[in-house]
Amino acid sequence: MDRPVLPLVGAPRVERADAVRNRLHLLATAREMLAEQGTENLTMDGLAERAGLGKGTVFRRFGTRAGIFKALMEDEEQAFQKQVLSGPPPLGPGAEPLDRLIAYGRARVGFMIEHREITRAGLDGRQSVPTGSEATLSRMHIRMLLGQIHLGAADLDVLAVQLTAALEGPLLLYLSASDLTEASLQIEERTAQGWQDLVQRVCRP
Amino acid sequence: MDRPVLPLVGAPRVERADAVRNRLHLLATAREMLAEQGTENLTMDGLAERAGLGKGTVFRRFGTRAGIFKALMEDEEQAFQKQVLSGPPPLGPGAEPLDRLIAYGRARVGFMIEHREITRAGLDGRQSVPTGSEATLSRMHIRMLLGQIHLGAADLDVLAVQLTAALEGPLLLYLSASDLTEASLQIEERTAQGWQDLVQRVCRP
DNA sequence: AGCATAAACGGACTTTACCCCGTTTGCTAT
DNA sequence: ATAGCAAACGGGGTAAAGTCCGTTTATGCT
Repeated sequence: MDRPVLPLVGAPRVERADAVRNRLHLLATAREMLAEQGTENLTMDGLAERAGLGKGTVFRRFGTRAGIFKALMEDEEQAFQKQVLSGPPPLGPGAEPLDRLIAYGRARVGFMIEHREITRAGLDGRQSVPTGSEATLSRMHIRMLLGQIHLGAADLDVLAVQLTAALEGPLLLYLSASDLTEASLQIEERTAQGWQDLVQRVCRP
Repeated sequence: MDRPVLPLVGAPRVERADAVRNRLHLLATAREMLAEQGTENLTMDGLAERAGLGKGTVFRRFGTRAGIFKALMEDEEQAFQKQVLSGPPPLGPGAEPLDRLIAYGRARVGFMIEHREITRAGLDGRQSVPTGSEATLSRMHIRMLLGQIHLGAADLDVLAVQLTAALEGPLLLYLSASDLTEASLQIEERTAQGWQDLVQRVCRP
């Protein structure tokens, strides 16, 4: 007989069981090491050794060092978004879109400050700048809320990108400048207030 | 006699002549190599060798690989700003602040697209995200124009940061996503238009 | 169960950014 | 001039990211 054995073409197929196990184990190990040593001192060799796996495996799973941090952040992102989508009214459904947008910005600022170190580490120096989702979920949420606010003819997709950048950009700037052990609260408040002002300006009739 | 010979304390003093010479020579050499091989293939050893200098010197001058690209961009930035500050009216002085702001955004988009590769390479992966001026000049210009527009009580400093991010963020996002050999013009136009819409929204009475 | 195959694994190897420190050189004050 | 010295230079050394490829393993099919 001939070989029509080709199962599928090009399709990536499902992730194998051992792959899943190793990925989760590596992420858990990475979290441990991060808590103990900070992002700066996490090396690929170190992670592999501590996890009891080969270095090749680490790279196969995450592609790049930054990939690990991106994966970690994706988890946090998802938790955050779930909280946003199903939280109590100022943030979650039930309030006016504009109020939700304002509340979202405030929450997002807190979130970013909380996870600033991993976020930073997830930025890829080499090649494409904000590869991956980066802030995709955030942008989509903002985009959704904009759709519910009555704005004149406007390119909502572009506006969503702009607002996302206006929300996250300043944070990244501040977060990198200082180590903010104390200025933190002030920056958080100022940024949140600035977001509110901006959104109200943009969305007023 | 005692030694009041201490000339100054902590002050960095002036840059020595050989240092200046080497810095300029390295920048020129880097430009050559960039034109021939692209940013990706510029290595510190390669640069040092071609410039006929030691590797240590390259690092002493620029601190880091990204530092070279930052230095190159600083040159371009300065040229750009000069052009903006003393150019013909829609961009330079003589027009309404709001119109200048819009024109500035358009010019800036073009500038960024033109220099996207070096800009990207200048982003430091390791440590502090947008270290250095990055977009400081841009922000200051926007800040200045905002000051000339009559806006109600508003935190102009924060607003300037937000608008700068809203202008540059989307570009970085798009520029990284595609290699834009063709979509370029479309993206350029859409971003510029988006900027105009945003600014008009923010600044209307 | 047994087989075929694509995917995953491991770890040696390569490349490159960045550090260190002994040596050299341009300034400045005598 | 020239002595003293801070700054600059050079290039070998180190560490860590990322690649390669031969070996092992999970999975779907018969």
